[in-house]
Amino acid sequence: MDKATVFGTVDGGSNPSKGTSMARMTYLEKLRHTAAHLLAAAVLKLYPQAKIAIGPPIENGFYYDIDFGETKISEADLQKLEVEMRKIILSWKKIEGKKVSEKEARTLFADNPYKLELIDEIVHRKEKITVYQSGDFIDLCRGGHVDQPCKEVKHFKLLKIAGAYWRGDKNNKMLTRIYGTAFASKKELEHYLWQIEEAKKRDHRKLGKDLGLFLIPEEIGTGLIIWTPKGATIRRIIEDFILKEQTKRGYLHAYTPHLGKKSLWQISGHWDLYREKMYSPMKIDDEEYLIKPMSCPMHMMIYRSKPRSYRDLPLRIAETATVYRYEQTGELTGILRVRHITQDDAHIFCREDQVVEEFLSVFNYLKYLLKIFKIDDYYSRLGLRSKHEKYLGSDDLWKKAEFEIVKALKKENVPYITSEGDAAFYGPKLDVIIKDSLGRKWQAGTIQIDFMLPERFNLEYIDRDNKKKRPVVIHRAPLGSLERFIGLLIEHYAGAFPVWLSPVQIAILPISERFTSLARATNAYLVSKKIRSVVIDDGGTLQKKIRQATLQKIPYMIIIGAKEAETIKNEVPEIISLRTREGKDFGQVKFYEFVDRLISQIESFL
RNA sequence: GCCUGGAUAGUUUAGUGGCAAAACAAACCCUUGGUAAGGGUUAGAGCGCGGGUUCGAUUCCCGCUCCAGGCUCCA
Repeated sequence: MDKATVFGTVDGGSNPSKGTSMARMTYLEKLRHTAAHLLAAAVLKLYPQAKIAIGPPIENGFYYDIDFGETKISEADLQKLEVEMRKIILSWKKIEGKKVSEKEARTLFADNPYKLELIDEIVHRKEKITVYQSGDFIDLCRGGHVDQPCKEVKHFKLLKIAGAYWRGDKNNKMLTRIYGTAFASKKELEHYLWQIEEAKKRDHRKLGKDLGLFLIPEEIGTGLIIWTPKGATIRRIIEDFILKEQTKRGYLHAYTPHLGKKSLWQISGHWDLYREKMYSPMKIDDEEYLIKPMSCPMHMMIYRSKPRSYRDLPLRIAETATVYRYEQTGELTGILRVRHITQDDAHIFCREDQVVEEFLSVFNYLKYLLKIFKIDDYYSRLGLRSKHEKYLGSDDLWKKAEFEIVKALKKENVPYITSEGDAAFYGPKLDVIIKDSLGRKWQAGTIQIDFMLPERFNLEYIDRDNKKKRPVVIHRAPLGSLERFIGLLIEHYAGAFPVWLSPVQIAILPISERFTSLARATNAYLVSKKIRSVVIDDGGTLQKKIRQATLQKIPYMIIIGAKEAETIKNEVPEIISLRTREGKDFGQVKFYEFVDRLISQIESFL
């Protein structure tokens, strides 16, 4: 989740540097902010011992984080809270803010350690302390509310309960977060709830099962997936496609092992900085080996295998490689977050003067890919260092890398947001963020500039002046990982893949068993043309076969019966009946013309 | 890993402290059909795993595994 854009809105006074200012808050945000106060008021009424922490509006609603002490809250309690909220709101004619002194504030919230901590910070930042009151509920708050709560806060609903660490830090106490949403009208609220239900229908996990694309068998292990034949087909098409596109762009392809000596990752720095993501070493012939969490060191070996000249650069080494990372059980999600990740990886070794150009060409390639897959709802995030975490390399190198990326982005006028703390440990990076059906944001493509690994692996090239110089490495995976990307594609297309990606492109439906052999001959012809076609021949009615093919989201159905059989020539009908999964009936069409059209459709990625 | 829920035929779901139910899918039979489910018959789970309470547990309790939504983290 992206810290800077999603939850960084107004949050009861805690984090104004990232927050939306009061003046910039939209009406909906104000409404939801007031609803969050209302929720807190209801909580305190029903659970007087509870300590309320923070309650901001968010993208689709609001939440409030609450410390309930020993009391356990479950979703069954939401109903009661909602009833209480509706009771309380009647008395909230207005919501009034006022400035208070530090001392007053500390007295007001004397029994609430969370508010006291917030007050400490406000005081530390030398800002004014404000509180907002409506009815007998008063909260530490920077403001941003509707004018007449009792009239305006009507259409709300509490949605779910979750745990959330205080201040987002896992070393802190876990609070209970209650999520809700609020809208200005009943209609909008209902529409939103309906949308959530609709979104569940395009959930890649449901579609993956219904369409037979992949399995996540408990027997194999959590986070480990199997691509079943249909899903494997989609993956293979994408792999073939990117292989071709990369070749066009001057990439060379390699294969590297899934294991390597531990010392390799000690050199790269992963062992020091990335260890908690790596699986425990295994002993082979008295030597410790690791399963690779990334392929970079392997590709460094390729670069280092012989002396390089400035004329050799840029050297672009690509590999669609599966890497293995330890992800916490709680964060695994379908195929969007797994423990083996197949990256459309490559490392570009270039001279410093080539970095900007290479970066831009990777970024353009990335944009081209997203266009081919018809993904337009995405944004870019520039990940920079935060002050707190561990990083390799000197300040100078970092500044230089950041400077180069920003320069490249500015040159292309690329829209992006900046996010501190989202850098790789060896350099700044640009990520592409795509939303899933539920609006959750996922990092897909990534381009990372790296001044560190060339240093650690002592990579060199001989420059024009016959002096040894250090190349720069650009790590890039424009799709991110095939697992995540295909998961997102499943949701993006709601399982109805465009023809070029459909695991099955055509279903041939014989009207009765008498036409089975003709259907098979037609199928054989299509298969010979490299079209993925199947015969549905289970003895049912035509209607049933159409239903089956439609539910499997097969783009085209060819219907073959007596009328078509009359047009047989060279064992194949010259006229077929054609319909689509959307229900469009083309009636009778010329078979060979259809095949030609289909092939050109596939070639145009449609 | 943490918080809150959940786990019943291949799938979707019902249900109960006393022999576990249905639909779809499957197999077989009848039907041989023209644009989203023709009809019938049969088989299929002992209720995620392990303990406990009980005369008796799928149902109640405890632990574990896995799943979902969040948090943290990330491609």
